[in-house]
Amino acid sequence: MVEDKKTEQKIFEAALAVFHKKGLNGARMQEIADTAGINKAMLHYYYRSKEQLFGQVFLLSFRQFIGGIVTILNHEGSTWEEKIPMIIEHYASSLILNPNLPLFVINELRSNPEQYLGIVKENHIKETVFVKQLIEAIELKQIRGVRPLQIFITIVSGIVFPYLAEPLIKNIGVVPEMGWETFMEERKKMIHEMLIKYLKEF
Amino acid sequence: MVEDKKTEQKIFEAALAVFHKKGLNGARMQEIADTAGINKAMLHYYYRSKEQLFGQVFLLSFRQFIGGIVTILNHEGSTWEEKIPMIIEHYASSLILNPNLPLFVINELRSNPEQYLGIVKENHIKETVFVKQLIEAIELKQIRGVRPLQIFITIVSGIVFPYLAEPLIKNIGVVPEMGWETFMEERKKMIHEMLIKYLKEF
DNA sequence: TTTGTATTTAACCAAATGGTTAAACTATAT
DNA sequence: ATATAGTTTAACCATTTGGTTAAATACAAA
Repeated sequence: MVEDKKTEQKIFEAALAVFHKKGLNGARMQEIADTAGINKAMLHYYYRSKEQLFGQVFLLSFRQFIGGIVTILNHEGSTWEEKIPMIIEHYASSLILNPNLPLFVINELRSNPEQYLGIVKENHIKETVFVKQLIEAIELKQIRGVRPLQIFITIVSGIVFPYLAEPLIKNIGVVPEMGWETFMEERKKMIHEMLIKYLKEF
Repeated sequence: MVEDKKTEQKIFEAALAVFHKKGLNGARMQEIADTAGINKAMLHYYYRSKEQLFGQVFLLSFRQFIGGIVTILNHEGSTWEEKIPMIIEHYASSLILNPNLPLFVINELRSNPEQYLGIVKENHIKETVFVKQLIEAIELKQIRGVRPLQIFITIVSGIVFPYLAEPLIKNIGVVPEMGWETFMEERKKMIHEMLIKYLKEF
């Protein structure tokens, strides 16, 4: 068949899009089928049930959300200081590509904590190169003695949260003349400078 | 009747709890009724429909989420510098009381941006005392020239985001020996110090 | 007490939704 | 070509869910 392997994949991509946008509860099997351009029965043919389909989507989404960053955190050819803008840039760019991903992951993880706990625990951050580099720098009194997790969370918070709250910020803060892009560019710079200054000058 | 006014209120409180936890799509009218300890028909007697009930819940929730902070931002008897720990403390404590509120607001605002836009726009932050104080301090070269919105978002991000991502952080970062509370206490201090340092030393 | 009004309940309804099935269609190997 | 296995479709089904209704109950004013 010309489009043989495609049907299953079309379904998966459609499911990804719909689940990301509407969440598990908001998503309709019919909408996924329509988005994929196929009959609803195909969903159950390739993926047993809504739960199954969702499970696979979530797994991939989570790995995507967490996977890229671990690579950076374990990069050998860069100092901790060089990694900070890399992390910032990574999140900023992956959010532009996939703006719904973080909220999707956070939501479903929250409404079903225990179910996906195993998957989460596979990806702990403690033993990464980045963390080791920070600990060493702290021991050498090169930087302030802050828990590495705090540093990491500060970066992620500062970049990811504004995207989550975008509709709020746009209207409350009246991101004005300057557009959203400019606002986020400012932000990236600010977080970087602020964090470096805080770590190095103490 | 002894418990006269209470039925309507019991419904509302139950709706608040259930909607906060499960969102609009995940919430079931039956569950709200059960939580309130009344018959399902009462929901429609007092509040026409699910949409109506949800609308009222969202309105109150949003005002709660945004309202408290505006009071602080408009406080006259404090400097901008004194307001920063106040804002941090406000969010930290209101999150403990109501851990689901921010995610609830963010979610429903995202899936229905235009509908609640009006309500959002009522509460812009631009003309607050805090912002004016910051602008003045910038003009007097007392602090770095940063857009006040950036400062505000930095605070909110740093405190609120970790709560949203709590199930993630707890298992990825392995918030270890120290408990979550301690982690957040550390965080509050760090954000405060980091921000002040960044603003004043330039 | 009686009468009218607000409140509450149980039973019911229609639409939506996840899921199934049997038949039809396609392609490949023999 | 024919049998076989994989793929797709339309029609159908059972359950869930938001919503309705008519009768019953409590309550206050007359």
